[in-house]
Order: sequence, then structure tokens, then C-alpha cells
Amino acid sequence: MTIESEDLAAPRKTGAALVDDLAEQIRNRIMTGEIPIGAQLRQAELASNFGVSRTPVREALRQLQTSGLIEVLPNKGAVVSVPAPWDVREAYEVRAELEALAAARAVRRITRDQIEQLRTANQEMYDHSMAQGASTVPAQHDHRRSNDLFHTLIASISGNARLSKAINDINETFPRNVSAQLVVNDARHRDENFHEHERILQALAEGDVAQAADQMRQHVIKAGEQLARWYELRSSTVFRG
Amino acid sequence: MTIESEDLAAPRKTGAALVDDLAEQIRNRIMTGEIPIGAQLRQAELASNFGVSRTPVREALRQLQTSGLIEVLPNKGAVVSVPAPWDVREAYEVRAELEALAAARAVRRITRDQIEQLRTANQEMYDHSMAQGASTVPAQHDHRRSNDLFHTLIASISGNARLSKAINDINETFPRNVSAQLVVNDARHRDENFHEHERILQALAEGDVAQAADQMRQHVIKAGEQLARWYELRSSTVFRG
DNA sequence: CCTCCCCTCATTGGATCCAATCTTAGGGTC
DNA sequence: GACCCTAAGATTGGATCCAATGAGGGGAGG
Repeated sequence: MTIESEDLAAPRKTGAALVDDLAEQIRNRIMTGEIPIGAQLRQAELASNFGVSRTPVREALRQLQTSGLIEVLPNKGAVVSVPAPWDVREAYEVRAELEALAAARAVRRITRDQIEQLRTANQEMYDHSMAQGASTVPAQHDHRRSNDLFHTLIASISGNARLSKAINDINETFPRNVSAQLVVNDARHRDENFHEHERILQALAEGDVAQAADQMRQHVIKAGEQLARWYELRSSTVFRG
Repeated sequence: MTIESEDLAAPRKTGAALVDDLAEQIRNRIMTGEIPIGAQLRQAELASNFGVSRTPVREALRQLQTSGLIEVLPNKGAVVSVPAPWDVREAYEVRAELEALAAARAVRRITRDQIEQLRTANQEMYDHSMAQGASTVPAQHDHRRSNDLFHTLIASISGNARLSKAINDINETFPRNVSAQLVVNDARHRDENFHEHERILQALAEGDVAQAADQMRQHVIKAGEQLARWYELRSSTVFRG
């Protein structure tokens, strides 16, 4: 309808939440690895990329800065944060505690239907990692989505929006192309992940609060450990100027 | 109506982290209640107030927006968030879990000196609330600082920077003039607060992980409950256009 | 050949400009 | 008097402008 000149990704011209929109899109590009870790974020480049001026881009970058995804060096511009392994471990210890709380709260609130939804999500995740070509990019994407769904579902069932947000905030600090590959790449990890989810599910179904929290905590800690190790070995995904 | 006094508060013209500085100062004004809950934040007013143009102010507001302290309504400007009581309860349940984790971790790392520091902070807090004129503004300020010190000390002893930050982020969502008054205003609350701190301290000293976590969790939940109740009754501290 | 310095260009950062939207006051109508 | 419509003022939001800082490159001196 309206003539969109240079914007490849649709930057909703609602005239309203444009800045939030930009932030979201830049965040996505980082999370998917399209913009690699350590890369410089040039205001002018992003601006022309989205077909806007630098002003809203700068505001979007400020948002990403406070959410911790990028770092802004005065007079030198923004770079995508490169999480140190110990930072990952610290963050995931926090996330583990939060998700454990979510699981514990979920026990009292979960319905049979929701248990089924979780089972489905977990099964889908497993299937995606078993299907042929599980190492292709779209398959990894599907796998990640199912895995995310499992966790976000439990968070939302917990009935505490703030808790969901806190968990999400931590997640969005670490680009996903990295974290997703962990599980898919390795058959053992993929299997373990599935079974850990099953154990959590069982605890939820049985109404065992302590067990649900414990299993979730261990599960997240383990995932964090894998992610941290990945960051230790990484080099291919880091942008080197 | 607006008396434009230029930069009353020193806006470090380091030319560098000016935006972060502005955000910090605006945050302070909100936290102290100088800018009340629900108040409109006019870009032009803030700009002339700090002696800068609107551009850095806008970026600072974006930071405060993502940290949740203010809300930005498209084309209508920024407003200091008015936390709903249930939001306070949710946030404090999260905070309770985080501080419980911090206390648990602190048990293994705390030194005798640090235990003494905590004891001192707690005693100071008590003294400030006992001194004559405890209801004066500066006394409340001192009381709050001692109380904060107690909590931030434990968080820092936990040795997990991310955890400290997560706790701090939650704290900075709810203006303090409000939360501080809770304890000081009521002799019973003041006493309970002191004794709860003592119990936490004892658990830390005895090396009782479970007890430290439990006591801290209960303590924070209780504080959250008081804060939530305050928000339910509030009306004096809310700005009404 | 290496090092240091200076010049130039790229980029950021604050200020300013102008369009778009919202708010509000005034006047007209029922 | 209540309601709506319109027009002017206020405010936000994106674009543009220019100063300031930083990075890179070439030349002079060692």
C-alpha cells in the first residue's frame, strides 16, 4: 500500500512505538546471530537499514543498553556484549532459582490441559531434534522454539508476571543461536534435555512442589553450564574487528 | 509556573556518559519522591532543568522506561509508573527468592568482619529509628540507608554480581520514600524489622544455610506485604493531574 | 625499517528544526 | 446548561545540523 523504500524488515510505521519496534528488531538480529557477538553497531548503518534517521535508532540502542544486550562506549559507539563464561554461570544460577520458583508455584495452579500442552511441547522438541536434518538452521530454530515454549509455559502458569519477565530478561541477555545449538549438536545433550523436562513434568503432574523446584533448578543450572562452556570454546561466532 | 533554574544538580559535562548521568539523576528524583508517582515527565522541563537539550533527556527516559520506572505513552509523553499493589507483591516474591539465594550463598563466604559490618548496619538502623525526631526526613533517610546497606552487603557477599543487580533492579522499580516510611512510621514494624535482621544474622553466623534463606525470604515477603499495603492506602504521594 | 606526529575522514553526541499529534479553550448549536 | 466542533497552543517525535572525539594513514625524523 504505502510506499516503503528502504526498510527490509517492516518497521511498523504506527508512528507510535517505533523506537520499541526498532529495539525489538535489533534485538532479534542479535539474538539470532545475524549480528554477531562483539560486533559494532553503527547508528548510520542501522538507520538506513530500517529506513529511519539516527534519532530513533539511538533511543533504541539506549534500551538495549539498559537491558544489557549491548554496551555503549562513550564516543566509540555500541557493541554487542560478549558475555564472559562466569557471567553466564552467574546469570543462570539466578535464572535457575527463578525458574525453580516458577515451577513450584505452577504445581498449585497447573491444569490437566496445561500438563498436556507441556508434554506436547517437549515431545515436539524431541521430534525436531530427531528428524533428519536436525542440524539445519530451520530445524534448530524449531527446536529452540519448542524448548522455549516449555519454559515460558511454566513461567506463565506460575501466575506471576513479574517472575516471567525476570526470567525472560535473563534469557534475552544471551544470544540464542549459541544456546540453541548446544542441545541439538550433541545427541546426548538432546536426550538429557528431553528427560529432564520429563522429570519436571512428572513432578508437576504429581503435585510434588519440592521435586518440581529441584528438578527445574538442576535442569537450568546444567543448561547454563553447557552454555558457559560453549562461550569458553566459542570463537566462530565472535566478531573480530 | 515553571521556574527554570539551570542545572541545579551537577550534570557532569564529561561529554561522555551524560545520558547515563541524566538517567541516574532523574531516577533519584523519582526514588526520593521529589518527582511523585504518576507525575508527567516533560522533556523540555527536564532539559532546561539540567541545562541540556531534549536529545539526551529523551535517551535517558528510554533507559528509565526499559528499567520499568516510567511508562512512555506514544505521543503523550512519559509518566512515573504507579505500581499496583499486586505488582508489588509479585515483584517482592521474586525479590524474596533472590535475596534468599543471596543469603544462602553468603553463608559459605561470609567472614567474621563482614558479620560485624552487618551487625553494625543493623544496629545503626535501629538507632536511627529510636533517636528523637525519627520521623524527620533526614532521619528516615539515614534509616533507609542503613537498611539498604544490610541487604546490599549480603547481596555483595554472595559473590554473584548478577544476583546483586537483579535484586537492585527490582528495588529501583518502587520509589523509596514510600517504602522507607513503612518501617519508621510504625514502632512495631521497626522492631520487627530489626529482629528479623538479627535472625538472618544469626543464621549467617551459625552457618545454617536453610535457615538463612528461609529467614531472609520471610523477611522480604513481609516487607513486600507492607509496601503493597502502603500502596493500597496511598493517595497522598500520588500526583493527580 | 620503525616510530611518532599530524592531518583527514568517519562516527558519535548534543542542539536545533519542523511535522504530527494531543490538549485545551472558545464558540456555536440543540 | 450540556455537548460538539474547531482552532490555537503545547508537546512529542523524527530529521537534520554541527561540534567534538576517535580511528586510520601518510610523511618526517630517528
